[in-house]
Amino acid sequence: MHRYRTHTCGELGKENIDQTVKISGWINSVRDHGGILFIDLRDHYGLTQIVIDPSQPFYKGVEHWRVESTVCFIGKVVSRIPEAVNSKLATGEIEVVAEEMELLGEAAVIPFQVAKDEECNETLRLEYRFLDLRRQSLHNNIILRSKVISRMRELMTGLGFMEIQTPILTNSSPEGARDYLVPSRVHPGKFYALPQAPQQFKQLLMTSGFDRYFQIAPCFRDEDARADRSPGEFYQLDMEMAFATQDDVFEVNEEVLYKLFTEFSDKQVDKPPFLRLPFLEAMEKYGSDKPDLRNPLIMQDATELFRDCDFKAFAGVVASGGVVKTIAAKGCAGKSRKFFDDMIKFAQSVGAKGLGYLRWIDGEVQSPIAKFLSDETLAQIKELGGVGDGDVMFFIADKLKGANEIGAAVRDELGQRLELIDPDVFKFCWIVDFPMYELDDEGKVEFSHNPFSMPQGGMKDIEEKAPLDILAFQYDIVCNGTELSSGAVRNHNPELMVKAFDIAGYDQSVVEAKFPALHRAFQYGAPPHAGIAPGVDRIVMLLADEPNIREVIAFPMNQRAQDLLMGAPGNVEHNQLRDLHLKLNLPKKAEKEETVEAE
RNA sequence: GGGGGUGUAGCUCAAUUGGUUAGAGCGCCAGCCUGUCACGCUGGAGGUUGCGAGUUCGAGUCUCGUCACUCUCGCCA
Repeated sequence: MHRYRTHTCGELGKENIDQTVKISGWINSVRDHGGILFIDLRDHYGLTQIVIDPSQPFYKGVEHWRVESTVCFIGKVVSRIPEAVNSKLATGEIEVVAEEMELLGEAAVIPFQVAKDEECNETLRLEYRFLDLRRQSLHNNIILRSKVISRMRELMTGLGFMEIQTPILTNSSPEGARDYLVPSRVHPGKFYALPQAPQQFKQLLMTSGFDRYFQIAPCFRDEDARADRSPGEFYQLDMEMAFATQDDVFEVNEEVLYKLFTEFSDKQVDKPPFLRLPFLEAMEKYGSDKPDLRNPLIMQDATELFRDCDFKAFAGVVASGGVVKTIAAKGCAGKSRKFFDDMIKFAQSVGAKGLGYLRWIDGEVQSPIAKFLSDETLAQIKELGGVGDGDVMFFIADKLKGANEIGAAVRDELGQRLELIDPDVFKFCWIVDFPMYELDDEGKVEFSHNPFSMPQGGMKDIEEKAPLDILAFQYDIVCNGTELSSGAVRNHNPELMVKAFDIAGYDQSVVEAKFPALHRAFQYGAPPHAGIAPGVDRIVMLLADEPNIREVIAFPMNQRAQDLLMGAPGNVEHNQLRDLHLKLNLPKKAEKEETVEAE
């Protein structure tokens, strides 16, 4: 007989009756009737009921049948009497009558309940993550994550992709987020950086003749957390394809994502090909480059209708170069005064000066602003929105950028409040045709996304078009308003690369200095190539229907990028610093803490 | 770095307008209980209301500061 078990806690059934078995697990719950004791024994696979008769010598030997202790039982599998069958349990037709017992690991009093589904302070959960991970919902999320990643590998390998590891200790990249740095002992004053993504390595693999690369790649970025962004590190299904076009990348990803989402969720999934939405159209209609297409509301431009109207607040915005955006919402004219007041408050909370609206009720327009608008204008507005009796149109007046941002937020809020968002579907779309360049706050031309993207018109466009009019073969994949990834057809032509950087104000020496590997590699016959890297954590988050990314990561850091279980980041010994040729220069506040800890 | 929210027993929460000794469920401890399955019943312990100041006859409640967590803006090629 095995040292710990002949069966798991999830597999015994009627067919095992009369067998003597050995099972080990955690005490999930104890029901002590004085004359008889029931224990639900739990492991990764399930629950099995153990019955202990008080005549057994170990019955009194155990002082506390404390939950979450690990125990091993030898006993006989017996059939439960019909009235005692538990249909909620896979093993509910049988129970194990204990004959021998061994305590494997006693549990102290636990800080929060494991067996019961009870909300709990997240700091405590992170400090006791090993307990939290025993709990069903988190445990299941990690199982799901494992299955999803395993399936990703199968699907990618099946499509002819090879998984290749790339370095974790690499060089700092000049673009993008702040890097995590690792000081070099051998080279005083020099640093490795953890990769923000294996971007340059995968492009080098393409120039090395590997046709299709993928990797479940760890990425490290020193940026602040969000609900859908874990600080420090995250994983991408990183991929790159040689001699490939944008359509080739779309085809692969549509197949992989469609299969993953249909296999691991019961929700209805968009069938490929997914909708392709040009960036400009997305901004016009949704005010966002990651629209939630479950929400049917769209924004329209009503700027011209307000240009010469008597409503000075709007006319003034238009006169100064701003826009008026409108969202038509069907059937909500009957909503309460509070609904509209709340919407105005909400709009103000996201930076709007106000939120105008027109309501059509019983053939009449009701609105604080209607009196400023002529009948003709009102008719034109009505036609623009395609609205009638019972409908409402909301209006946002601001500079274009502000109006889009506020409009996007109002659209989301209306979608939720009016319950327009179907929770049981996954809506995918590609955002395509991103501009290659944009203006930064100081009015300087800079790359709007990836500097390695291929401009759509090639050398001709780069030389002839105004920088802001140049589009890139740059794309995002969006699902239910979550950006899963950016990708691009890469610029594999070193001359074109130098030109593209030149427009953003970097001369050739900068390209050579900052991206020496790619610049050199592309001199020796680079294949045209393209790729993308969908976020693994976000995919699992959507599949698990979790609003928070930490619920799909086994050991996440908190918002301040601390691992509360391991105590990272932590102090190191002075000799470690000395080996690395480092001296600390701490801000005043941290210096105090350092002194206290040293004492 | 900025803004919002939260902070009361080990955990989840309650406590009227500022007013008696800050309560409940779960957990914990003791006892009872032979068919439960979130077992049940009886009793008990457990509190610097995050921390510090202020207003007041009186503060869990109001004000200011501070700390922590969280959501968010900045940031995320």
